[in-house]
Amino acid sequence: MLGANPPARQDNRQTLIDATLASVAEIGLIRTSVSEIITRAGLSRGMIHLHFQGKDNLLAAAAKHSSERYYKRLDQYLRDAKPDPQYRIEALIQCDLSEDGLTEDIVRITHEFQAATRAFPILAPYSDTRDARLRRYFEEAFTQIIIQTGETDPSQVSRDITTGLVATMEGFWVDFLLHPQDFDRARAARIVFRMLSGLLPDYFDLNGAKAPN
Amino acid sequence: MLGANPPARQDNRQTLIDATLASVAEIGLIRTSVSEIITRAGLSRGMIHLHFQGKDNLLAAAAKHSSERYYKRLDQYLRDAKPDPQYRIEALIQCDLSEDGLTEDIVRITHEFQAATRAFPILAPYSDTRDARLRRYFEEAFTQIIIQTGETDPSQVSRDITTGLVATMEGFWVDFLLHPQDFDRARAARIVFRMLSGLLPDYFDLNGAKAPN
DNA sequence: AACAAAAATGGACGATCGTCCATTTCTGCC
DNA sequence: GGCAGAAATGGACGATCGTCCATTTTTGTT
Repeated sequence: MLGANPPARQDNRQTLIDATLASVAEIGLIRTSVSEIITRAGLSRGMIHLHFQGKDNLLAAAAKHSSERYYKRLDQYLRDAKPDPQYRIEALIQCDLSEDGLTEDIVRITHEFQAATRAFPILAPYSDTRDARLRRYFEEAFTQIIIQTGETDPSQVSRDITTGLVATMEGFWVDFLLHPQDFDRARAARIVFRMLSGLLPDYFDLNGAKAPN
Repeated sequence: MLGANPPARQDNRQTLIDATLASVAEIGLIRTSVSEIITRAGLSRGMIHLHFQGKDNLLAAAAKHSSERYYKRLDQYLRDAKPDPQYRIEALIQCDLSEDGLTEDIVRITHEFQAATRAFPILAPYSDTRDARLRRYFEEAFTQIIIQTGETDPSQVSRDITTGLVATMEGFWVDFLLHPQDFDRARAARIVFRMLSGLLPDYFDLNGAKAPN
């Protein structure tokens, strides 16, 4: 029986986090009360205080968990991508628009926490770094490409393209949030690649990344 | 003294709306309680019930007012723009990134209401139509341009470009929301026009719209 | 089987929520 | 100046909020 107990503690901790995220996704952060969370978790009132010393810490843990889940998926897509920078960029875009990466629950949770940063400053780090990491991955890949084109100021150009692309992806998330049933993932990807092919026609076409020559 | 009283009623109504928006911008919708609103408005508790029959209706009125203020500015920019479609597009972009169109308060309020739609369904129409009108303006202008280029399917292309552009603008708002001090309006505009010039080089360059030829 | 420590329970607590209404104050007209 | 009606007040109300802790239950060791 050795080691059978410690994970039980972790189980309830995670159960609370899952219940919190489910509640935020379904009824919003405003209506996500302690009573709501413990009802969904099927646990008793005191568990939140025992594991998190209060509601704020639980919300922070939930935001952190959601953020880490996002990163994990991003890194998985990058590992599966071909090494050329345009394929890595394509992988990031596809990940951010995929059936498992962009779901109603995920986009709702993300935006709830983003908006709640003002009321719960403890949440700031987890709504702030999401695009920071995505941005870094994009910028590294674009810099590799821009250097090849012999641009005079590759740093500025790659930073600009990255900022624009991240903004566009962020906007598609908002689009999906407001009209999930009307959203067309393939069309969104096509639009992004149309933009990229206009900027870097040697590396992208309307279908995605082009083979390096 | 004729007519001096009727506006007083409207004054207090508007005072409540203004106080609500100020509270939402400063401390977020979650912390915007009835007590908070009436304290900011300097009015008594019962006024909300008298003018709006409840908190929900007041929030809806505040969201509506914020939405209408946005439209008003958009239409003003359009009236001041040259008639050619590329100039109208430039005007919409400049409006959405201007010092008076994109402020910390405005972007916070917009996103608070957007996120709260789940908890307060009564707010949906006002967070939903914002990009609908912007989208329509963009699409009308792009359609005019695309038709001139002799594209085989001008409707689809202009819809795609519109969707991408609206997403990018939306993303810049989120960017500004999260990093208002780091945000560079001129750079954001340059990035947008870089994208557009890649797609429609005859109508846009890095500085904005190009003169028709 | 007994014991100590950890985990889990669920009710009590004061604070605050939004709603509602009896009362007071203000306003325009006769 | 007095009256009718609208506007405004602010306290009372029950519900619900998040926190906390005395108690019970479970677990691992002897």
